[in-house]
Amino acid sequence: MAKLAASPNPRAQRTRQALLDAGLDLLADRPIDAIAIDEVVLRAGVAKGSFFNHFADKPAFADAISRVVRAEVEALVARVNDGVADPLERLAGGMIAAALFALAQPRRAAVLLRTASRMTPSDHPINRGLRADLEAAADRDLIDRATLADAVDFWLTCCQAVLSLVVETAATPATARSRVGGLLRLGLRGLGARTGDVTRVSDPAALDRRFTAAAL
Amino acid sequence: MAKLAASPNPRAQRTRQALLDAGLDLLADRPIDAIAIDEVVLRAGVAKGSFFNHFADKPAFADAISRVVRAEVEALVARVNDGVADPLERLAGGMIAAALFALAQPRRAAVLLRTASRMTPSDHPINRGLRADLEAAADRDLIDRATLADAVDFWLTCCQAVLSLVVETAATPATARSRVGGLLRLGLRGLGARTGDVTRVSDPAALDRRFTAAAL
DNA sequence: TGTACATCAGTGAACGCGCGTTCACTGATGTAC
DNA sequence: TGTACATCAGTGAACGCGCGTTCACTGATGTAC
Repeated sequence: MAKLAASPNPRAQRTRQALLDAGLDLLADRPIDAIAIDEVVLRAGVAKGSFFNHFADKPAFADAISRVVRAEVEALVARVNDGVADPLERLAGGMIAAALFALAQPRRAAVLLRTASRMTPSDHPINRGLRADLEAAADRDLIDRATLADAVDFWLTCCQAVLSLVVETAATPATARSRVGGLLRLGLRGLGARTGDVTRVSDPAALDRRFTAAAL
Repeated sequence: MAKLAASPNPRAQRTRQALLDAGLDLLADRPIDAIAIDEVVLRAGVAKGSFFNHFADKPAFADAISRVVRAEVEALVARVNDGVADPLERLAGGMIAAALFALAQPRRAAVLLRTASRMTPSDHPINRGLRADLEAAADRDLIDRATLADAVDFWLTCCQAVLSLVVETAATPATARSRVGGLLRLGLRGLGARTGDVTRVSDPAALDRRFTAAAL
């Protein structure tokens, strides 16, 4: 019947949050269709009826969860790139954020992999930032303008690969950093970045610095 | 109760094939959990009981379908690369095969995207071929040996991106070819291929030749 | 070639339970005076 | 500060149907002689 999403009532907010948390946790292991609402409310410690006070139906619930994780990564990308001006460093930031998210929140990352549509439309906010960084890089001749048309999909794919690899191999922070280093080299070189820039950005020490800076 | 998969009986084979075809078609639009066995048998023109003559249960059915599509792409990759010796051309062949499959069998490709685990384990047959090609390329100094460790995941990811892009944008053959050209340039350059080689392999005319050769 | 029998695949009604959704009711929170 | 009332969120029993799985039976195919 209702959507209490926008209710100012703190009790409602607590219930809603408990439901989302439970769903988040369950979705890390199974697709939405394999999860019963009974399981969700049991884990949330809430009556079944409450579920429908907060979400119109099951798909709406799945949508809400998906939005939560997406917002989390977007926030992390923004944080990792906060104060970073160099376009190549910003591109690297996206990949670093993917690895950090997979390391810090492997279960949320699994939810992301499960619910994110295979390829986000390129006019989505998260991609507009990426596009801007790529344009900026091309403007400054840091990457090859000729291949710009496919660069958004290419880079997004590389970042998704990092997320996927770190989650599925349950990588340690050290190996995750090394995977990022490798994929960064391959990716930046693919974009046409100069060898010096590639080395500089994907240098292990430089990466370490960004990883620890973002972890604060 | 039984698995008639290996039965020599032609009638059994026809029934089994009808079930697989129906499942293939339905899985192009919806995940397996959203498909009722009633729908499958209805579309296959077969009684519900027959389903369980051929498949132990629903998951086994999904598995069988997944294996069918995977086998199809693997066969296509083999065909596209048949008689091709140059390692870079063979790498390109994988990407070309992905595009061809998405163009010729968009619904099967959608099934592949839906059922393929996010990242195939690197010792899977399809990846052993890829690994061999990458090793060969490195041996001949066609790509950078230093980044070989991440090259398999990188290239697989690029090929998946092509499949995904062609399917989801319902690309025409012309635009599909151009996407392959773009991603090939980005991908090969990423692997460290020389500019001359990248241009040669991703040249539109050369691509056209391979596309039409494989279509025969 | 024909008849009897065995095996094998197909059939569809029946079962039963899991699960999404509803709803009348209860208890808590907020507001008016 | 206290009392009466309105609103709002939570509750859990009940509903009902969709769907996976079973099974006794039928018809077709294959084999023996």
